[in-house]
Amino acid sequence: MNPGTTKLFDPSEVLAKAIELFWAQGYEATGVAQLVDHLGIGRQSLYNEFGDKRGLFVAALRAYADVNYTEITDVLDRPGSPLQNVRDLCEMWLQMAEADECSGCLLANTAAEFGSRDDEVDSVVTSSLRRCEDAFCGAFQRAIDAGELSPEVSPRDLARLFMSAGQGVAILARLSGSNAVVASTARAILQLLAAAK
Amino acid sequence: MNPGTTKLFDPSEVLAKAIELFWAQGYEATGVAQLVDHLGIGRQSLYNEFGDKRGLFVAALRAYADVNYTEITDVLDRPGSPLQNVRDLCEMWLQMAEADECSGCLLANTAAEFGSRDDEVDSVVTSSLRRCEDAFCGAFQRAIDAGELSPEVSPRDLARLFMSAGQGVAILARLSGSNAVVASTARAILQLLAAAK
DNA sequence: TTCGGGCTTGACTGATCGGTCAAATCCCTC
DNA sequence: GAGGGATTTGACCGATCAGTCAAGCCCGAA
Repeated sequence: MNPGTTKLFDPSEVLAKAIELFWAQGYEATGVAQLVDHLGIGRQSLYNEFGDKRGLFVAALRAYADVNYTEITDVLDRPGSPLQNVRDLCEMWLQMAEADECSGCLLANTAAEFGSRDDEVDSVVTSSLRRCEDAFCGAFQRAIDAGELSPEVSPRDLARLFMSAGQGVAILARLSGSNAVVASTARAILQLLAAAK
Repeated sequence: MNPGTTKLFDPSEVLAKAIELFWAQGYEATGVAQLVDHLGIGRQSLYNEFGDKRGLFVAALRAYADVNYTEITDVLDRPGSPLQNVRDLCEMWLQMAEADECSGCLLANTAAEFGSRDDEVDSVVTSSLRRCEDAFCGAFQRAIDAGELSPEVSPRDLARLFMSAGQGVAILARLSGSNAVVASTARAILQLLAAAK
């Protein structure tokens, strides 16, 4: 509120709020004035802390990517049946899609909006998705080792299919009346997976 | 060039060029000045023909959705093995991803950028995707009827999985170095499908 | 107690945004 | 051949854009 020498906001909370806005509206459609409103900080504070609008976006994207990765690995790296972990994760996503306001996934939205036009953004998205892919790949490898999955299948290919389907679902979930699509996708891929024992 | 009573441009050609721009850059990031440049028509001609920027976008989106649907059904509705048609379509997509400048899919980009915020855009995207889903569903039903696929699987669920994976691949294809992901996804889903005979 | 650096606030800037206006031009109709 | 509707052109508009400036404020160091 009052000016002074001590920062009056928590940068990580500000980032969380920035994520909300960019997630719902995208980068270009979100104005600095709107950000200032929603973040609850002064305009100059924003520029002091993050440099410019793009800097804020990249910081928010990085923060999002981190929690996203943690959410995934928390489930995938649980002890017990690796395949069950994958199923649990799908179930979790399903419930999020049903509960949420269907914003999909900020990484997917960003990939769609930026493509590879901005090197730094491209690198954040690409590396984050790659880490998730690796987590899936590890889970499938463990499933093969545990005899839950045929050694015929390539864990890397399978991981990439899950990433593709996941990103696709995230995109489709932004549209109206998409719950059935999400559920069907999860059902189909898990059924095919069960058949590949 | 010169003013007069006869239109000096072909609206469908203009739409094709608009598709290029919106596809590569998205809606918000594409300015009217840039559109005027790239379309090769006067600013006022654009407004006369399409109303405003959003009108041009919706028209371009509709045109894109039409050719997209035609491309898919042309392959899926061929006589012969329904499952082979699906494989052929995947192969076609794979080659497009390798050849193209990786723009992904305008429908996917639009879903990501607009969400369900604009009713008309949402409706165009949703109905277009639904028609494609129906085409896939029909193909899988025929595959089941022909004994190429186990009657255990739901053709609707499978169609939705293909749509999700397709949209996901379209998103990922916009990022740098994504060819391997596209290829892996196609390989994995076709292998799982083969196992579900 | 004074000084200085970091913070906040709100007014401000030039550029660009989408969109409009009016004049000039042409063809078709009457 | 005169009139009128349609089209192109380029100048123009207010609004909004991202980003900056300067003044006021507070705290810690000297």
